[in-house]
Amino acid sequence: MPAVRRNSRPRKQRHSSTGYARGDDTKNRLLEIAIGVFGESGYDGTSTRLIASKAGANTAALQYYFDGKEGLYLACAGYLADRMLENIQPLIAEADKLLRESADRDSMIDQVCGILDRQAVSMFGASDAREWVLFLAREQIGLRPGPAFDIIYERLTKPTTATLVKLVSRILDRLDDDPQVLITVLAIIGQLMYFRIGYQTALRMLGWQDFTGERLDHLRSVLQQHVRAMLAAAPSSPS
Amino acid sequence: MPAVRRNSRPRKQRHSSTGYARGDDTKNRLLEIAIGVFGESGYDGTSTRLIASKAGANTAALQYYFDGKEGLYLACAGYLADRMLENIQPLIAEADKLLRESADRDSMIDQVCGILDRQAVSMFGASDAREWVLFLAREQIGLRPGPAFDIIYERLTKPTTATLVKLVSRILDRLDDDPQVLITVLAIIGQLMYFRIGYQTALRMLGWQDFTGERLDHLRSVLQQHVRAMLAAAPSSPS
DNA sequence: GTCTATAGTCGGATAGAC
DNA sequence: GTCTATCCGACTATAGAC
Repeated sequence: MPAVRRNSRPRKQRHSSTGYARGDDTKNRLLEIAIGVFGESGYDGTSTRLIASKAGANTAALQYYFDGKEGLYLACAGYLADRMLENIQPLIAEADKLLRESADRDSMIDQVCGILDRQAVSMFGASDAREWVLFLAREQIGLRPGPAFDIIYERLTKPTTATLVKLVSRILDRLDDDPQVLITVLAIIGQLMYFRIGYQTALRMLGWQDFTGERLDHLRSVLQQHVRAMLAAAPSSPS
Repeated sequence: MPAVRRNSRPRKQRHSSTGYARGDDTKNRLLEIAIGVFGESGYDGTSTRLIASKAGANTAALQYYFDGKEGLYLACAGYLADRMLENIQPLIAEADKLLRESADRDSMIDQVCGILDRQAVSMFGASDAREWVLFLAREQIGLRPGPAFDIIYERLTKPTTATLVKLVSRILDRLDDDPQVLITVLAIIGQLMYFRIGYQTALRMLGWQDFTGERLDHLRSVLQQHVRAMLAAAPSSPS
C-alpha cells in the first residue's frame, strides 16, 4: 500500500436541489465495479470491502441496495446479461430477418461469421467487456448450475445461441435439435472463448503482449476461416 | 452430513515394521484430494480444513508436508502437470516419430485428431480428470500469470502444444512460428476445452445429462470433423 | 509424524447516528 | 440514503503434547 488515499472517493454530487438520483447513481457504480472485481477474482476471491471502497461507498450501502454479497452477485449477472444482449441485439435481429426471408446459404454463413466477429471485437476491444467475459466464464465453469448461471443462461445464452442454432441448422441442412448442429455452434463459440479463458496461454504461445490492432485482426480472420471451414462440411451422414 | 463418520479415515498401514512410506502415503492422498477440491471450488473457495478432513488428516499435516495452502496448491499444479503429460506422452512420441520420418499429410492430420480425441476421452471419461481440467482452466483464466500457471505452462502446455504446432505447421505448410499455425492450434484446443469449461451451458443446450457413451462418441466425431475441416484449408495467403 | 487446541486475521453482516 | 463502529463466524497457521 504505497499512497495514503484519504478522502479520494469519486465525487458524486449532481443533484440540483432535490436528492435526485443520488441512490441510483451509487447503485449503478457499485454494480459496474462489482462485475469487474468479481470477473477478475471470482466470487470467493472478492471482498465486499474492496468493491465498496473502489466505488467510493461502504459495505453498508452494499447491504442496503443488494441485500448482501450474494444479492449483489446475482444483480451483476442480470445487469451483465442484459447489457451484453443489447450489444448483439442488432445482429440477432438481422439474422432473424435473413431467416424469415429464407436467404441463401452464403449470406447465412456470413451472418454467423459476423456475430462471432462482433463478439471477438467486444471481448478484446472494449474496456469493460474484458472482465465481463471472465465473469461469464467463471460462472459457467462450475460443476453445478448455481442461481447466477440460470440468469445468464436464460437471459443471454439462450436467446443468442437460439439464433445461431437456427442459422447453422439451415446452413448444414439439418434439424434445429440435431446434436451435430448444437455441437457445431458450441465449438464455434468455444473456439473464440478459449482465447479469453486461456488468455495467458494464448499470449505466451503467440509471444504477444495483448490482442490489439493487427494482431486482433489476424486472430479474427483466422477464426473466420475456421468457421467457414466447419460450416462448409458436406452434410454426409444424415443421422 | 448424514452419517457420523468417526474413525473412518482411509486406513493407511502397510508398513511392515519400519515406518515405511506412511508419510508419502498421506502426502499423496492429500495431493490428489486437493486437486479435486481446488478444481471444484477454486483456490479461494477451498478451505484447508475440508481438504484435510477429506484426506483423513488435519490441517497441521498440510502445513508439515506442503508448508501451507499456497505450497499445497503449487504442489498440485506440478503433480497434475506431470501426470497429464505422462498420459499423452505415448501420442506425443508417436507424433515426433511421424515428424522425423516426414510422414504424409494425411497421417499427420490423423495424428492431430488422435491427440485431440485422447484428450476428449480422458477429459470426460476418467473419474479424476474431470476436476483436473477444471484446475487447469481456473489457473489459466487469471488475468495475471501466477506461479502455478508458470509450472503448468512449462511442464505441460509447452511440451504438448510444441508437438501439435509442429504437426500443424507441416500440415498447413507454414513456419513453426506463423501466427496462423499457433492460432489454429489454440482454436483446436479451445474447441474441446469449452465443452468442459462451459460444461453446464453445453449440457443444457444439448438437453443431455452428461457426456458418456454414445453422446460422447457423437461429440468426438463432430469435433474431429471440425479439425479436419480446419486443417484442410488451402494455404491461400502465404503471409 | 501426527494430532488437538488455539492464536491471530479477515470478511460479511448489523446497529444506530446523522 | 449514507456513514462509522462493531460483532461474529470462518479461515490459515502455529504451538506443543504424544
